[in-house]
Amino acid sequence: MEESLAAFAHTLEAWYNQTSRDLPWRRTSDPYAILVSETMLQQTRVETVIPYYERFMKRFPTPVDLANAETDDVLKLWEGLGYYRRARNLKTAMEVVRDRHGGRIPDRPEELEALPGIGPYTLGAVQSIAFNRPFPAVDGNVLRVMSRYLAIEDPVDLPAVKRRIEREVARALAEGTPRVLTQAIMELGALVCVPKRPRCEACPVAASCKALALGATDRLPQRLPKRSRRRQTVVALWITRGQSFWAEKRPEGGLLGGMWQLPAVEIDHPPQAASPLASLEEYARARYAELRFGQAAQAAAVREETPVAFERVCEATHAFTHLDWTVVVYAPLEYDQVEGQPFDMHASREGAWVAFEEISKFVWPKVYQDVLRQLTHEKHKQLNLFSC
DNA sequence: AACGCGGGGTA
DNA sequence: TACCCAGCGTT
Repeated sequence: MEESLAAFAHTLEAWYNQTSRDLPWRRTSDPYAILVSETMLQQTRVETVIPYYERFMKRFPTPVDLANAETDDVLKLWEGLGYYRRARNLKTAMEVVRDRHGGRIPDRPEELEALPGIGPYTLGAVQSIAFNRPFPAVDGNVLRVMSRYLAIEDPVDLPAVKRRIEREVARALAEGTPRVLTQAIMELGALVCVPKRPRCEACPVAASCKALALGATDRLPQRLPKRSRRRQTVVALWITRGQSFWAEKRPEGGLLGGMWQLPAVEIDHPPQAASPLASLEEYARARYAELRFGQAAQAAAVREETPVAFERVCEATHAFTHLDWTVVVYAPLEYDQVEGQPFDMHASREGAWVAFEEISKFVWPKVYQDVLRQLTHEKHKQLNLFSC
C-alpha cells in the first residue's frame, strides 16, 4: 500500500511535469497569487477564471492593494464570476493580513484557516502549492480521481469518505513534492479522469487504478441525490427619465449581495405570501406605488386611487444552482405625462437614476445585464455597455 | 447534515 | 435537461 501510493505520486508528478498546462498562477509561488487563483477557482472552471485572474492581479497586485480597495471596485472586477461572497471574504481576509500579519499571507495553518473564505480545500491548496507542505487539497477533481483510483463505492459527499480521501492524499504528498503532486492530481481530473467517459487510455496511473480493473469507472464517483431547484418569478420595473432609468442596490448579504438591479419583486412558486396578488401586473403596480408614494398603507391607498397601466417590455430567464428565475419587466405607461419632471423615489434601499452611458460603472448580475441589453439595444447597440 | 450561494460548459 | 466545476459559511 505504501509502495503503490509512492508509485502513484512519482508517476503522476512525472506525467504532470511533461504535460501540464501553462496557467498564469503556475508561473508564481507567491502565496497571495495562489490564494487569489484558488479562491476564483472555487466551483469555477479554469478557462473562465483566467481573464478574471489576470485583471485582478494587475489591479490588486498585493494583499495591501486589495485590503485598501473599495468593495464596489473589487465586485466590479468579480462581475460575472459568481459566488460574490468570495470577493468580499477575500478582501476582508486581506484587511486582516494587512492589520495583523504585516501585509504578508501567513504561512501557519491555524492563521491561514482563520481567514474568512479559507476552508479545508483552500488551506490545503495554499499550504501545498505556495509553501510546498504535505496538506491535502481535496476538490471535486480529487474526489473523482481518488474515488476511482481506490474504487470507493460510497458517495463522495459523505464526510467520512472525504476524510478518507484526504488521508490518502496526505500520505501520497508525503511521498512526493506537494506543490507538484497537488496540482498533478487536479490536472489529471481536469484533463484525463473527467466525469463522463474518462480517457483511461491516456492515464499515467491506469495500470494501478482499481475502478478501471473492476470496470467501474463509469459509475464512480457516487454522489448523493441533488435537491430540486426553487422557482421564482421576478417582476421588475423599467422606469425611465430621459436617458436614465431607476435602479437599486441589493442588500449586502444574501443572493447577489451588493449588486445593482431594476426595482423588483421576487415571487415564489407556489406563492409563499399570505395573500398573493392576482397578476404580475398587480405586483408591478404595487412595487411602483411603493416607489412613488412610500410604504404600506399609504401605498395601498394610492394604488387604489391612481391606477397606472403597465406594458410588458421584456423577459429573461436565469438558472442558479438552487433557483430558477423568470424575470418579467414592466414599464409604467403614463407617469411621464402625469409627472412632467423628476419625482422623488421613496426607495426602501439605496437607489439611483442610472444614465444609459453609465451602466458599466455599476455591478450587475448576469440576468440583469441581459435585461438591460434588451432594453437599451435599439439606441445603444453600438456601445459596449458592460465592459469596464 | 443540509442548505444558500452564480454562471457556464458539456453530453 | 442534468450534471458538474481547483468550495465556504451558516444553521
